Amino acid sequence: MPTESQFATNKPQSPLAPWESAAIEVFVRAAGLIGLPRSIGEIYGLLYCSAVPLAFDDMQEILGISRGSVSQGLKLLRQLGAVKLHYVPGSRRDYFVPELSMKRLVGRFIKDQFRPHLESGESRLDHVERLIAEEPDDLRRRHAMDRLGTLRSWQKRTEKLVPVVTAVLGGSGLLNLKERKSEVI
Amino acid sequence: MPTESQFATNKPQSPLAPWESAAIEVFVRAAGLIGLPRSIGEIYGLLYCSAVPLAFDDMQEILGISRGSVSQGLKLLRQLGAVKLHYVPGSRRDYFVPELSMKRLVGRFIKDQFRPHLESGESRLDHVERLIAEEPDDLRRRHAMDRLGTLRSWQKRTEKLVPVVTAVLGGSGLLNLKERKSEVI
DNA sequence: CAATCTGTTCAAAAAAACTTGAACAAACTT
DNA sequence: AAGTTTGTTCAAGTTTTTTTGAACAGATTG
Repeated sequence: MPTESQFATNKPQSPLAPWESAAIEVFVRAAGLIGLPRSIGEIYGLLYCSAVPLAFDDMQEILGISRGSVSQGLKLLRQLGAVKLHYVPGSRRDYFVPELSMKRLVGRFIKDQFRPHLESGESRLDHVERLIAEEPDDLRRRHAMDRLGTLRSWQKRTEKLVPVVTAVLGGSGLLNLKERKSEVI
Repeated sequence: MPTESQFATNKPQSPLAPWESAAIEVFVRAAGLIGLPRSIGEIYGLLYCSAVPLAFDDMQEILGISRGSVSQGLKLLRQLGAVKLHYVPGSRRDYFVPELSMKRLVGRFIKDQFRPHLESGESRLDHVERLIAEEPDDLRRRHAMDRLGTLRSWQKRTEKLVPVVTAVLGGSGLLNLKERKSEVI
């Protein structure tokens, strides 16, 4: 007798409904757009469509992908805060539900996947500056410094962007950009 | 006698200066971040660093990449408006200079690489809606419509983002977001 | 018009990214 | 404690993306 039969959540229909396939396709594309693999889009998409929490095996079976992909996909999605564990009494398995707040999704994504690049970029530019300082030729050095300056301004603007994006994507309709005393009007 | 010797621009040093290598590395990473291949980052980075316009062969030789890569890379960079042709009298070759305005770079990139996805996303959601309409079960259909609604709100916010991004990255320091009567305060 | 110079194209090679599944580990059950 | 259930890891396999370079096309020159 299956361990959990008495407490199990309603089983999801094994074959995907047409609208679900179509919606998952949307997520797969969106994932690609932000540099995430298809399997991740599929997993999140499936959870997004489901009316009930899904277990590891459900996803593996419904999507027809390997256990390895599901495991790694869920791992990343959890790191990103895009899916959350959902405790089901009487079952030993992990059930998952999607994070539905765009604010949290985007905020976390920026923090984990974008900010690090910005920061490493900053130290890279410092490194470039040190190398430029060693250029003996005066004209060349000036030119290099000039370009570095432009690059720094690009970096600065991009940093300014972060709170604005979180504000716009964060919901609330009219947004008041309190974050980080940005001089946005 | 070489065709162009009398008019030739100053030849760039064949080996890259250390700061140039470092700066190009920055562009290569940035390219990866927005889903463009290394060679494109290298080409744009090289032009960005150079004090003079560079010809096809210069880039091929300095970067040590194939003629095919240079050709395709420049093709895309031109499409994106990230490099511009620079006419050099007396030479039959194409010389290139980088676009240095972040506003133009970003604007063009969004228009060419991002907007199309947003638009196709919209029609995909319409498609999902038509499929949902065919779901006979009432509860299921409600749930599906609910999720679709959330997805639509995400889409809407993302669209609102576009003008804001162009404004922030567009320069100008303090920005007044005139574009598209967005209700941003 | 034959030879040369420039740059493009595209099929094949190389590299990178993703997925798979078998072996493993941890936590229960009996 | 032997056997299950559940999930992770990672080397090997697959697919996708990127790069290469040889063949080609167009323009210019002698």
